[in-house]
Amino acid sequence: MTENTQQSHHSAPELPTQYTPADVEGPLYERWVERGYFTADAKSEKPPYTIVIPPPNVTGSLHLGHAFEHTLIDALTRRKRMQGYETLWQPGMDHAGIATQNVVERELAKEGKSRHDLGREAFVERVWQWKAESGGQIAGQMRRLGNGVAWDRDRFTMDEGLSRAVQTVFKKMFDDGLIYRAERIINWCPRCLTAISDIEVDYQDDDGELVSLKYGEGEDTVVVATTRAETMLGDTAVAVHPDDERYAHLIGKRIVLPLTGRTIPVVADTHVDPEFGTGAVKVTPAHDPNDFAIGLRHDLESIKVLDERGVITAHGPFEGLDRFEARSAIVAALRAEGRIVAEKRPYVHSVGHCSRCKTTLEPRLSLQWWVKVETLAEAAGDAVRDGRVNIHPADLTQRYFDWVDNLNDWCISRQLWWGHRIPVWHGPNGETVCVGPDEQPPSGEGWEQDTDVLDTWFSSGLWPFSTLGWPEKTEDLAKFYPNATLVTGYDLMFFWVARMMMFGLYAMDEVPFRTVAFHGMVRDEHGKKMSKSFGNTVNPLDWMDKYGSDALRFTLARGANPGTDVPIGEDWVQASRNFANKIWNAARFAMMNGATIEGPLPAAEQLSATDRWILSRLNATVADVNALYDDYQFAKLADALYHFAWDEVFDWYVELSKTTFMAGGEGAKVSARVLGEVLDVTLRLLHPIVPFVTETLWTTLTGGESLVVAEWPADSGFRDAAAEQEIAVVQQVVTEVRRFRSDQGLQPGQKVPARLELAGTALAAHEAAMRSLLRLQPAGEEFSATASLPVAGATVALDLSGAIDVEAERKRLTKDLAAAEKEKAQALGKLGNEAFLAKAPEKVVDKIRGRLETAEADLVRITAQLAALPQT
RNA sequence: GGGCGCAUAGCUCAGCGGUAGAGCGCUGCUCUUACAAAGCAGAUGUCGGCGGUUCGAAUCCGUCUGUGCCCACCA
Repeated sequence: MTENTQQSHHSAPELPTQYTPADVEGPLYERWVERGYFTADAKSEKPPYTIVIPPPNVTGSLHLGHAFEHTLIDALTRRKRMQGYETLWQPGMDHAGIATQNVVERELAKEGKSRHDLGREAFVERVWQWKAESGGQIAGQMRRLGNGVAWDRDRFTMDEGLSRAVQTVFKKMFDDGLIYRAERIINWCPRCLTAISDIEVDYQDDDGELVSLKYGEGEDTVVVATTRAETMLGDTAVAVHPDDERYAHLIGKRIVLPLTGRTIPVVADTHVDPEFGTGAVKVTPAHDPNDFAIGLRHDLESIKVLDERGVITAHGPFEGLDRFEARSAIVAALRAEGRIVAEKRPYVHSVGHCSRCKTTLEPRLSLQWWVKVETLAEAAGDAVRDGRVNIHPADLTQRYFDWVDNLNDWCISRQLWWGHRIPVWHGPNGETVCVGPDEQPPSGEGWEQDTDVLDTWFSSGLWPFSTLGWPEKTEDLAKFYPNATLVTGYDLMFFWVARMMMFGLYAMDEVPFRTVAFHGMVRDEHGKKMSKSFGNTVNPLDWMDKYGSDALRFTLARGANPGTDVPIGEDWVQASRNFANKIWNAARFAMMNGATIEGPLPAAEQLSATDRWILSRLNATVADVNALYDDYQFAKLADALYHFAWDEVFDWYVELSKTTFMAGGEGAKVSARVLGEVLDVTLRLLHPIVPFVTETLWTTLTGGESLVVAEWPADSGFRDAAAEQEIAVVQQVVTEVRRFRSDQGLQPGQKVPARLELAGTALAAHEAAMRSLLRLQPAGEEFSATASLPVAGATVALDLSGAIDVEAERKRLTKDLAAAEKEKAQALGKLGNEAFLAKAPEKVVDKIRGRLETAEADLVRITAQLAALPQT
């Protein structure tokens, strides 16, 4: 961009007629970073404002959802920075354990290798390489978007410092008895070969087959149904309801389990629903969570029949079969023995899948590490209940409570290689030692570190304080914790938000943030979920290249209604690009006419009604936008700015001021100052959403250093209802005459002789502007009015020097007349209704009276216009 | 099975008790001295159905239908 900032407000700057984002965005961003605008200083006297980035996974590049989230956070932090806060937009990325490991494993697979070919150490090295690459891409995308993050504070969940935080918390929780190791049924992914937590399970309705099996011999038989026949090899009981008379005679007996040569007991357990199926349930404690619970209650044996890959381990003819092969093989074998009493029937049921690879999960008995959540979850719930943390929008609060109030212990160990290794050493005689960050692990023969790594959300849960240097007592921590706001998607409420709440309250004894502002998911233009399999995903870079970052940002902000999903289509980005271009050209025009911010704003008495009107509207807009920002109403504030800028400033104020500017002199100088003011403030207001175009124009207009560090506008309190009313009338007259011209088929540029009767009205001052807008020439000697348009106390008489289309006009007016009459009748009806008058608030009654007045005025106007029509 | 939400103009959505709104799209006329990525004018909705509350309901209540999401130990 041009560097003519010093003299720019004295001479019209040379700006091209079209805004080309690519020319300005990159260099501007680098300049902002170089000048250190985005850094945050713990020693600052300013009040802090902190938002941490929801750390993107280093699994590739950012998608539109990230761009959306970043736009919102950037807008919030840019505004706060302008408001004088010591603002920290903490950047960083997440190692994303299982997700990243899977991505790199897929890369390896392309080379025909598995992670086992490399071994743990080499594999992890390989993931670090991938991290460097992915992280670079992500940072590049963030720069393109214009994110004002403190790059000097960039963090990664597996940095030394953050790893230290992980180890510290683990040790503390271990010592407090909040972390323990236990063998339980967990969700096991036979492809990823790891346990996953309950919330990493995606349930889908799958088509299964229900088979009914007969267990036992002779009179002691019972029929059970199952969709997972292969697990019968591990059955160690049949359970029935204690009150179920059908099976009373069997309770306590042992019956024959087919194919195995074993006998199993029939136990009574209230978990069984006698109404469901046969009322008898096969019990496989090693491969089903409910059965495991039954097993505990009845002291049943747990027999594992599937290995970690889902392959049958039980001895016998089925050994080595995959679980799905085994399923049909076992059904076939049972059929051969006459054990199938009801043929397979289709059965749709909910089946858990790995949220990372979609593989059908296998519930599996396994020794894992757990977090005891009870006290942590209670504290996390209380912090919201007592208002220390606000959830926005509020209707998501219930969902949060439902979760934290009904939480099961959290399985935190993963049988992966990429992640924070569990800081526990196992000794040769079964000893277990948890090692803190400053302690030496036990050495000697037989001591080994636990091979598991932690759930990736363990480290993400520490993010609001681990990024600030915890466990050291840093100045950053003192200044920037708790964070002000957390901006994230509602899909992360359980994975991340609730965990941050638990960890923050536990480790810091303080909430992690004051407000959680949930956003929705970005969808395509038809509201469909974006996914690679639908082929409707968008790389934000493509749209930024085509339309500019500002256009993408504005589109995303404009769609951001709290907590609700955001559909976005390329057409909409185009429309935002058009808006940016409109701002560009309006500013160009303003500067060509000498718009300036130099000198004091003239006092109200020196201003025209037009100037007072726009300043009144400007300040009202400042107030509106501020209120909307404080309520995270991005869509509404973007819309308010769009309409204020485009409709009011560009389409009306600029147009109404053109004659003033052309006339020159003192009036032009005053208007140039007002226009400069309006532009200045409007650009400031728009800057957090569209930082690039506003920065370019604002520095040119004002010669100021940068909008990034400029002051956020305050409502001066200036309002002028009279001027607003006056301009409303001007708009009404202009619109009515334009309508007439258009209906009469006059070309927009065609000049028409006209006589304006404005005497005695405030409109007289606007005659020149109205004539210019309406292409009305002075009435000459042989002026002969062919149409007379009375509007709001004024009359515009036009000489079309020829016949007008009387019928078209009569038709139009007749229609308008009918509408006005209807309006009048409605208003009269209301005002004649005693119940209404008695019960309606005065405000509403006044409104109806106003409506009646308008309708009556319209009737007078339209009747006069009809009367003025030439006879045919 | 439980819970939450949504059904408003062709599309995507605001409005949530007092005359139906926006963006895009559509129609017509214009390169009118910033912008055709523009300007001006215009058309389009018994606000899902049915009941109820109210002086008044797109807005509150009930119910039905359709649709989406979250949670759950569906053998």
